[in-house]
Amino acid sequence: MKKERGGIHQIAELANVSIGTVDRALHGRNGIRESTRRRILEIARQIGYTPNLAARALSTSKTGARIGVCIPREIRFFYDQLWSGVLDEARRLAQLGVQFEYRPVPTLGEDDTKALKELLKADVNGIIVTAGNPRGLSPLIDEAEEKGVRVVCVSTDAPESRRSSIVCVDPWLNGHIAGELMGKFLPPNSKVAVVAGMLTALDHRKKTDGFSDAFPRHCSGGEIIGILEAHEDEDESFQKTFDLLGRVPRLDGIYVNTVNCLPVCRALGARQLTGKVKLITTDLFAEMAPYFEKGTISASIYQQPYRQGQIAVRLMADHLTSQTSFPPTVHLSPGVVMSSNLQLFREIRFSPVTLNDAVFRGHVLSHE
Amino acid sequence: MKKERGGIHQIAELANVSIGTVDRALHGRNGIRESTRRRILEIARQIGYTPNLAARALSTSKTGARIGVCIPREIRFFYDQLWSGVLDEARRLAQLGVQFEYRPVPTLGEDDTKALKELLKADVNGIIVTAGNPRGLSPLIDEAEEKGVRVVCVSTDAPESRRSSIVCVDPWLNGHIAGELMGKFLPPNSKVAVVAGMLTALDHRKKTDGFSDAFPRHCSGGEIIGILEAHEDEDESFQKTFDLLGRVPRLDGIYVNTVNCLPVCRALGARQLTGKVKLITTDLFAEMAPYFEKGTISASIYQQPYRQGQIAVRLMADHLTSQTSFPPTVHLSPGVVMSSNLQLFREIRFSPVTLNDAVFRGHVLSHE
DNA sequence: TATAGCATCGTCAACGTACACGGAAAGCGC
DNA sequence: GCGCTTTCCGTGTACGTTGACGATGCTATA
Repeated sequence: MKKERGGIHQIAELANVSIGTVDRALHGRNGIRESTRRRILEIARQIGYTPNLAARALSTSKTGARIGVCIPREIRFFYDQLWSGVLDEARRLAQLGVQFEYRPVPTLGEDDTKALKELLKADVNGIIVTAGNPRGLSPLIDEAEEKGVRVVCVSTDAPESRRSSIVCVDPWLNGHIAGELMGKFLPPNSKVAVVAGMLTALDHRKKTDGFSDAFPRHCSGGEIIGILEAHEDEDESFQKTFDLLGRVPRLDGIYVNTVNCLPVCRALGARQLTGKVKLITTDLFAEMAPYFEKGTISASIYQQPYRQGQIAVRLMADHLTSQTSFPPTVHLSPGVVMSSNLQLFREIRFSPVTLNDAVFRGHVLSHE
Repeated sequence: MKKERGGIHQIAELANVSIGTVDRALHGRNGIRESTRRRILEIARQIGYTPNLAARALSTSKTGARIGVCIPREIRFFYDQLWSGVLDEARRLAQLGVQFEYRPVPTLGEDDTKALKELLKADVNGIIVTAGNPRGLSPLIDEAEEKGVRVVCVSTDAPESRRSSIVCVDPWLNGHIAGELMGKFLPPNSKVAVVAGMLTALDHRKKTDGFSDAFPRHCSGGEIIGILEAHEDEDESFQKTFDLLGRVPRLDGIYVNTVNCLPVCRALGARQLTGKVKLITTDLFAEMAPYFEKGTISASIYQQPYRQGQIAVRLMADHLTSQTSFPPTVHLSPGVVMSSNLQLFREIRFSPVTLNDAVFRGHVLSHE
């Protein structure tokens, strides 16, 4: 009486060959007759064979899949949460034999071509990257894909490249939601302004466009009376906002589409307009909390950095371990943060120090 | 020259014992002297030993972790998405040797004590359950936990029981966000009403309470002029809403607490009040889409069923495979659905049939 | 003193896959 | 016919962990 076995052994029995032959057939190695291969593949298909990942990881514990990661190192704003998502997921996969190769860059777009070249030399099977400067990166991405190294962009896209997938919150939609919210918060014929980072940055442009499209739809007679470009500079943001509030007597709302919203909050405070002017911001970090509670910030559009990192890693790992095909895009729905749900977000629950501690000890509780 | 080995073997060498003894020490089994155990644990700590999950899954692939699932079978409203999240995650874990035992119930709370008893007899190590009737379920849950079978509630809680964790959107917060949104949508001194399912259901009560707390905070002079109880009945919902709209000449907003919001939409249409009365609903399903586009529904509070299922399974699997401790609660932040982001949600992207197909073929793209 | 019983520890065979190695058969040139 | 290569396939071992089984030494009881 033979033992009941599963997997590759079962196929071997049914085909009257050895497991070695089955292995060759399944992995397209040579050293096997074409007719034999077809016969084995047919049997595998019939019994619905799926490889046991645990066994595979165990047997190739030195030569498993390798995933390269290239994400800005900047802490506090967005990217630390992105890292958390990546690292959390990486930790799980590490136990399955998936290896990770980290090449962080100092800030978005800084030296990322160099980092990507290093990753390619490090012989990775897949790359996860925030495409800071798409122009410089695209040829490298194409080169990687050419070699069979799949590339997934996260948070920031390189749309001209042949990357396998992109995980992000669509910036146009981001602005569009802000515009819809603003339109619904304000009565008809309201006047609003937009504070952008740099209008040369594609993301900021698209957010502004989305807002400009949505706001008039949801606020009849509503008008965008100005778009300020603050160049991510604290003083410039404050001064330009302060001046605007002086010039325009009856401004009803401001949409800040960069992470740099604190100077705007302070300008509103200085003009005694807290709560009078509806403020919608982008992203979330701990220092914003008091402004939610005071009513300075009405809502913020949250880009789910943790989940972006998580999903990017999952997509890549799924593909490398089970040949899953990539969806061309994964557009997450941004969250809407208000004072009610503020406390549920990772950025508020954990201080940066606690966060890193928690991540590396594996005790992260918040799934937001 | 001895072979270089990792993991449990390395500990065994360093401690001058066999791998069997190391195994006993690490897993708290008996048949080992206390001093030996401490010595081994100390060595394991020093070399930073982490068990190889792949090897563990492989070795216990016949008798590995078993997770029982008891969730309503009802399709379309919420639970099909919850199932998707559970099944997606289960499929990944199946490759790691984790087994699943499904005992769906027809509707929430129907025969769930029976299903739970079956699961306990089926010799599972963990149970994921929607606690429809907490009173009947609590003793069973306590009994399970007593036996070392961990129980995680999902979506609906059994707060009196000793379940290990609960994954849900806090119903009070759910209502609170609706209240904050409504307060911000409407001008001061507005009058609103609440349409609830059954006020006897704890969840609906809490949602109503949360709304009642938040709305006046964000709408000065705002007033809740009525709470309708519609008992999840279509005709009753329509008629009561229709009557209310006739009685109250200047109603500014309605918050629908239950998934059953279509009759309310129709009543607003019949009274020609589409868009005039701000409507905030709960949950999301395909038939709601046109009402977003027409402006009947201003926003809906989305409970993230897919993620609830996903997270519940992950929590349980993490605990069973790596001894991770349970967080007492996982409170997700509900999503805010408006016309801008409507198309990003699973419920709108996939028709029910397509959905099930996609799930079982492993081609689900949306991560919302 | 013999022996059963217990506490403590070692040994070994799985689990499913990957890969190196070796062997058989067939083809080739001399 | 001999030695060689090439094609095709079987065998064995390793990966790290688990659990069944066996071995050893010690103590208590007859």
